[in-house]
Amino acid sequence: MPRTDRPGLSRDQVLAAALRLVDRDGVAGLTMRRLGAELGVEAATLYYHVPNKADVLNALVDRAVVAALAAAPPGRPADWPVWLRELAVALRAELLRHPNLLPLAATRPVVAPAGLASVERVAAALCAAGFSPRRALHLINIVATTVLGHTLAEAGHTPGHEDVSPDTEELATRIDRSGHPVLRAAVAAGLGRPDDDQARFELAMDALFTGLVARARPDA
Amino acid sequence: MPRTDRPGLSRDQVLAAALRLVDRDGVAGLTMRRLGAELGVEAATLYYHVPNKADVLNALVDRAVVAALAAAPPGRPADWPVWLRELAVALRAELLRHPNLLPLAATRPVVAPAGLASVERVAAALCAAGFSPRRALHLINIVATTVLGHTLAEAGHTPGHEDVSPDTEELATRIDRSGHPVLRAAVAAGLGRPDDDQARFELAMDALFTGLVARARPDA
DNA sequence: TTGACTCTCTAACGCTGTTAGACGCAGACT
DNA sequence: AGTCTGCGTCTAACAGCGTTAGAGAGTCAA
Repeated sequence: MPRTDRPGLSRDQVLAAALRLVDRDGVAGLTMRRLGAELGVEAATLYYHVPNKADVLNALVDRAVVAALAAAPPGRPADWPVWLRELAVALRAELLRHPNLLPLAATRPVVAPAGLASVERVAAALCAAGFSPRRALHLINIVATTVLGHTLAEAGHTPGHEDVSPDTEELATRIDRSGHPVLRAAVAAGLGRPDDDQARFELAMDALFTGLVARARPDA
Repeated sequence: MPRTDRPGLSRDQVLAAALRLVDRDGVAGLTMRRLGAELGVEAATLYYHVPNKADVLNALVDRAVVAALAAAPPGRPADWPVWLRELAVALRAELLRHPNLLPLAATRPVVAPAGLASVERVAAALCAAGFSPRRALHLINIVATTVLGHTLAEAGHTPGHEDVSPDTEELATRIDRSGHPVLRAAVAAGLGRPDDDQARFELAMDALFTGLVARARPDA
């Protein structure tokens, strides 16, 4: 059963299909056999275009991180806080475009090798603002880690997260019955509602950047 | 071949063995068959004491989170920042005791059901300091998420993380060759060295709490 | 026509989580 | 003493996983 209609698969097609599968069914739904089926091909065939599954996952994360950092505004050294914060917001937005990929991204080194150039660019801008290279990278790492942590937490209680993590509503009712007055009051006040994640993220960013600016003054 | 020597397994023994296995071999090393072997029992036997593997993992995370929050100091309402920060430090220390468990903890809802009581306790203390319940839980979530994010990043590049994430040293030399001057300077200045994670975490906490305090003043 | 190269296939290996059903042992009841 | 009940464990098996080996089409060049 030859495939005369297609000129042959490519690594990019495999990765694209893999991302499609992850977006649709989650990381657990990505299987070499399913990935093959998605491309009209047997599972073993994939190994001609890709060394193994781990490489596929790594590549997906790599691409996502690069895309996220590429979305960064150019960045003038003056007023680095507003610019760095814009980067954080862009990073969050980009990461949330593929929520199912987040658990993967979080358990790998924060900066994928392919993203080094992007990091260098951001770091250089911070250095131009007066930070030492080490300090600049600390800042980048802090912001990236914080964004990743919050994004991960947000995506954790969105649909399709395979395991039976109780959805927000069920958790809310359970809290309601559990006789914890403060928790109950917080839920009644809107905790856990859809826009609550956004609000909390912004609060965290406000605090983080307020603190960063305050601490940057004395010792640059 | 009866087991006259042991009065029968218990769920707790299974969980303890599971944690032992995860600490030793990572999450990927935890297999029902291996878990059985660790207890001198066949894999199928485990299903008499435990519903399935997912439940084991959930229970492990639950316990870790509870232990971490239990390590929190009692917390007097006055000077909540130092106290909340102590909690953050304790949380980090506790989470780092089982680094291999972190990827699991990070992809689950931040607060495990069993830990609700602990959360309530912390939240109540914050409310006594003048925060609204919702605000108090936002604060807790922010601190917990930030700590988890940073801890996860730290544990990400510690040994035994199964996949081939380049270790720090190899990454450093790769950076050195890659012609990115700022990155190179940062590595030369000590970025990535063992105590660098700790330094970055403390910097992040300093900034976060400075900002939280500053923002708490106006609107409590 | 022959040869090499590219791409895909079938078949299989050892591993995984999980279920069904049988077996032996303990204690309680008759 | 005999019988029954239930607990704890076993063996055997299922479908699915990632991965490899080797065969076999198809295309292009000499």
